Amino acid sequence: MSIIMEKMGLNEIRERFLRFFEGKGHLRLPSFPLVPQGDNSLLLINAGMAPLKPYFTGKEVPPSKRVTTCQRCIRTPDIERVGKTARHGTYFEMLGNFSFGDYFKREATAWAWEFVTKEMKMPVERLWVSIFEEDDEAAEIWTKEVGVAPDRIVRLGREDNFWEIGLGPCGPCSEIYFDRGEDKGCGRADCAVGCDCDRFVEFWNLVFTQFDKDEQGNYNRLANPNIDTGMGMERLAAIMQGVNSLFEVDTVRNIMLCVCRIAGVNYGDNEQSDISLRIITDHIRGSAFMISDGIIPSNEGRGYVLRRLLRRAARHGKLLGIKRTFLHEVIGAVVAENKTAYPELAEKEDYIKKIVKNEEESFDNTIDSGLSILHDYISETISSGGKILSGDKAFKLYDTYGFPIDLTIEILQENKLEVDMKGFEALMNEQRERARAARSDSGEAGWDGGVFGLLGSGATEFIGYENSECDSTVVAIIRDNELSESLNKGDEGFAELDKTVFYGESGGQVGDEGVIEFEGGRAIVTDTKKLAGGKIVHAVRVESGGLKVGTSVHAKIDVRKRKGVCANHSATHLLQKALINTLGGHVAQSGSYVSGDYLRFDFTHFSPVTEDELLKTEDEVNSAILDSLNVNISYKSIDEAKKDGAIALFGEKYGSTVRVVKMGDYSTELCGGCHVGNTSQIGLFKIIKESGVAAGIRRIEAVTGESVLKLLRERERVLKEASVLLKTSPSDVTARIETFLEEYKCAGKEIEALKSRLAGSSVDDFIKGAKMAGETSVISGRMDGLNLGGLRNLGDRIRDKVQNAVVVLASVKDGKIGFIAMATKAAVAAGADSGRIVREVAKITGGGGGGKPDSAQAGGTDLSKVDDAVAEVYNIVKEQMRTN
RNA sequence: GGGGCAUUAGCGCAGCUGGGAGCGCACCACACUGGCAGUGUGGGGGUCAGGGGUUCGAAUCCCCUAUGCUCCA
Repeated sequence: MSIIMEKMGLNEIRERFLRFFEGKGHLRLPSFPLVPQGDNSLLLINAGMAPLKPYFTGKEVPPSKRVTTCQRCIRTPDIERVGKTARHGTYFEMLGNFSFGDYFKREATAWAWEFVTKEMKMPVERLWVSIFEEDDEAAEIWTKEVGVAPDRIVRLGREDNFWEIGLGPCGPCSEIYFDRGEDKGCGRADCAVGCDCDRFVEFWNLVFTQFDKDEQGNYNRLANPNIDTGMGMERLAAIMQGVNSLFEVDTVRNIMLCVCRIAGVNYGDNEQSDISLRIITDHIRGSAFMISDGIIPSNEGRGYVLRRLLRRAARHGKLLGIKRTFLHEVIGAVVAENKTAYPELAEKEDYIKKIVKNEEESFDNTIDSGLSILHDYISETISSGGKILSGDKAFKLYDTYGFPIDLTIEILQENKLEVDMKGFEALMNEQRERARAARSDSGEAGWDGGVFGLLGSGATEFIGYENSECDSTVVAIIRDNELSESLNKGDEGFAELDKTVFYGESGGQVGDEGVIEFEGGRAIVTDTKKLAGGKIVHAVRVESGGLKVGTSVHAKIDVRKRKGVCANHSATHLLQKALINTLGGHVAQSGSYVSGDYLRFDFTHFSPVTEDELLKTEDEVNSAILDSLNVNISYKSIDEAKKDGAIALFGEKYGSTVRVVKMGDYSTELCGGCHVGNTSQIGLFKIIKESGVAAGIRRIEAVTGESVLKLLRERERVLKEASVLLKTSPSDVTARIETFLEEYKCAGKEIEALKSRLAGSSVDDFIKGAKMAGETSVISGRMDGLNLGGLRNLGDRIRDKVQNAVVVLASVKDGKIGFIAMATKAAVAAGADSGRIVREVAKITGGGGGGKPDSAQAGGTDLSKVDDAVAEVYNIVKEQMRTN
């Protein structure tokens, strides 16, 4: 059967969806970054609702009760399946409409149906709906109000149609399916909605969040239930375009075509190359967005997810026969297909290409070094007559050297060998188990809010930009991880005020310290934290009196510390700008720490910053300070700020207004932190260290103002001390050290030469003292002050003069005894073993030793026995040669 | 968060079960030489990543730290 549906491009479908829900009173928010903001339970955003969690839990107030988004997502659990089937992908976008305690089931279902049937014009006879088996309310609404035929509604169990993660908000859901036709199905008689085959495609999930699950496992009805829907955009597009998989959807296909062009193959030519094409296409899409959201390939966390995607893609490029690095070329296609919806992708195109190319090259290096190890393994295996490479070697190659297992297999096949895959898998599982076991005790997924969750929602009024003290009232107190009414003298805990001058740690700037005074007492504020919803919490220790909820207080920050923080924070902005000017536009902040004493700035850059570049940067920052630039702070919309050239950080949160910090015409940044009024207040800026944090990220540490003076004085003190010791002026210290070093080296050599001459002169004396054991001369003696090297030297010279000899020498140096023993070839043939001889001799002085038959050494401790030991050498040698 | 591997001369690396710190390239000197990395002889250059431990003795074995690579979560 054929159906007539309007063919629509993916970009158009997205726009139609968002506009449709805007028409229903929803606020359209842009896609949030892939990196979760203020949510440690998640590595990457994996669903449309994930970044909205704080709105659902009430931790933050949503900008509107109705929101609609198209959210980009990454899911990697079934990364191995990507490409092998046409369905799986790691990157996708999710369309959704959300209600935060506003509309509910009735509207959600009606609008979904309206969008699907009226807007997308899907034929009703192709649509199916599933509901949770106990949700009679949903059944009522679908049939009676929306008008779906009852025989088109399927009831499914908890597993399919009830949505919950751990504790907290949860509820039944309802899914909409599209029937792609009998010919696409498995053909089984019982094939129906919920079947695993390709016939019925689930494309829209409507979640009715109506319960709150408590610790006892009770489902308590929520007073204001929420709506959370998610529709896979690529799936919808595939339906609308009448194609079989996400890879045939227009925008995705165009990216794949780009890969095809580079590889010189066609999609559909053969199954193997199709798999590679799909993998590259999927992975490069995800990678481009991850990088644009500030993720950089690394060996842990999300950086590792990105690395894996890029390397798998690079590997499949090689399988397609592409000999050069090519992935960065595909980025162009990704940008072209997505830039209307995601203009930031185009802005960062060069940067993304650079990162991708860098990773491709480093993967090539890994492959090269892996290849040489593998070739060693292969020749070992062949020469030992084996046919199978052991699992642990294959695993080591993969685990330690990052060499892809499929590449190992391929190369082994060329050499008519195979891998013990069972052994490999076993080791792989062990590794997984180890990692899981280590992780089990930490990290609770879900809705956990920690101790501060007790405080409820709502932001604290912050008036500390302009003021250093204010009157306020205690709103809540936490003691011993519980809500409490009061803190007494000596107690430590957390206090929330209705308004405060204390800056809570955020954006890399440390929290303020200071005091809270109240009638009859005072409390020291040791730190201040800012929570996700904008609430500010003071860590306090009560010095005197008692602090109670409701108490009127006077809050005062440590102004001196704040001044240092302001100077360092403003200097950080100047530094970022100077680095961009010096190193290039690819420099982007990837972390920052601003305290009262110093500042630390991490940024993306591929090689160490050279001495010259550091000096240039430092000079530029200092000239901006000397230019006495006024620091201007304003509030404007994000678009307006960008137009003014503000540096937008990765993962910048989209809000209605942003705070713009502008320093003259030099630097403009979005920033919520504290700053000086004029750059001259920074005083002076000095870089103290440059180092690497991870591949592609450098770190600069610097100080400003008074701290520079402190540093200067410390350096001066060291230099002065050194010059006093060297009896010279500070300016001549290096020259002086050079002469000393030269003299020291000469003196050392002279000593060595003298010692050796001295020892040389006694060579003949030692030989004269030889006693014969059969044909062998046994020579022993003592020569104090020589180390083992000198002793050996002396021994060599004696040995050189006697054909058949055993030489044993002792030396006392630095309170310890050293022995060497050596035997000529002839002596060894006659049964002498230097190792055993020297061990016996050393034993007399309470030591031990060993070595080879022709040369050995030992040590001893009892200085009074040295001569006895030397005297005993002859007997020991004679005894040994007799018994042999 | 949990593993594996690496760190030795300016660079690339070897150094086995603990017992003389080496090779190649580069560098310096001298000699030879019409050749694409010219040849020969001699020479300089080391905190064996850092710290602790075991041992008569540690580049080598054990522990900690740092840096880099890599796998798993």
